[in-house]
Amino acid sequence: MKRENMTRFAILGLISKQPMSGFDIKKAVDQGIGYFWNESYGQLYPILKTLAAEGLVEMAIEQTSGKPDRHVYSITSTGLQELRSWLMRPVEAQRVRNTLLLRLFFGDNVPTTVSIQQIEGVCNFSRGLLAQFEQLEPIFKQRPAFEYITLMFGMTYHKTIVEWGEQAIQLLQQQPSTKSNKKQRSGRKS
Amino acid sequence: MKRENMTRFAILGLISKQPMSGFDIKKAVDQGIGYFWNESYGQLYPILKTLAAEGLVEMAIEQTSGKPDRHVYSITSTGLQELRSWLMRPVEAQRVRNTLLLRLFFGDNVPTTVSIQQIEGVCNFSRGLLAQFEQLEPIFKQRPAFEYITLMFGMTYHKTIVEWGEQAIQLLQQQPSTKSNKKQRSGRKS
DNA sequence: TTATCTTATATCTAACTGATATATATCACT
DNA sequence: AGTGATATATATCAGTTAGATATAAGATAA
Repeated sequence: MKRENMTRFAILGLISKQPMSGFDIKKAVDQGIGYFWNESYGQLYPILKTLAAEGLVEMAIEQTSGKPDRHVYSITSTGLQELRSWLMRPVEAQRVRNTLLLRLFFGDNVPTTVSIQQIEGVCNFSRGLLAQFEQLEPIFKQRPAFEYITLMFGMTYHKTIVEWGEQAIQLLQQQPSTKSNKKQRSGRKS
Repeated sequence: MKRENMTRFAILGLISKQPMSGFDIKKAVDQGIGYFWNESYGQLYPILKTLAAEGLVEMAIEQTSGKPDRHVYSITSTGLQELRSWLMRPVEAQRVRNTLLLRLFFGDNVPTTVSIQQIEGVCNFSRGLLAQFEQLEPIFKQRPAFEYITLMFGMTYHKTIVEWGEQAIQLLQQQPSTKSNKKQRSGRKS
């Protein structure tokens, strides 16, 4: 099972909606689907070229005044086929790396208050996102269900984080003090 | 903001619990914290050497019969300091890449049934994990709260996915037929 | 006037994944 | 006894990805 280049499909999908330049794509990712996807220029520009060489996208140069020319890419029928074929392939296993959970798992090396603050920080971040999502919801509700359900996911996900966080903090506070609970008197190399 | 090598801290954290070889660490990750973390040999072995060179871990060779010698690493006091300092640093922004949501977002390029099946697939995966977690729960409940709350997270998270998935499928089924709903009559290059 | 932000393409390094190489031991099945 | 699959164990390679930086000009703000 070769590791697949996902940027290809993100690009194909986005320009299937409308022709875009690399810069546009970056913006569309950050501002449109940033809550479940990310892309970097370091991937976008080289892969746009590859896709063009493979005939999956077509490039047209748009002159600008002063600024670098815009390379506007649009999807070809081969590209659309490639996109459809990926859309139908089973979802690939996603590798997770949650740095909050990793920290919590090693939490007995620091005072409990540290772990609690870390949870609070992440919960507050989620609360902020939730507020944004709630504002976006009426707009998304009028869009195709395909897009609305992705926002739904974001909302449910971050709601869950907040609820879990509150529970987790309670549990940690009830916890009997651990070895490094008060002041973390070091030198526990026995 | 330099991109940080997280493998370092995963290693330090794990061997802070007990000395381990690279192979042991890989097992501990896969079998112990695989629901929120992953590591590959391609990172582990080189970084263990780096950490040893930096004096954050110590290596002892354990002879075996036939099989390659075990390189067993344990954490030093400098290493423990480094781990603690990381545990106290604010949680870094996590980059998400959800290939299910990406597919759904582009779902109008394929029949709705495809999107529904994709959601079902992921939900079933989560259901399987949930069943495993429920078996693990009594064991984790007796462990330090630090570890238990990470399992709690996994359970809440996958429960949420299943609930969201069921809602999302309902919404897609109610949906008026889209351009490529029935048989996907191609050639929409207009 | 200076600073920073936005537009726009491009590239580099470090981080990371998945696959593969090497070599032995063990267990199940035929 | 022989075959194949799996487990132990270290190691490295090629491809993927993120984040930073380079370049350059116009727009906006301090």
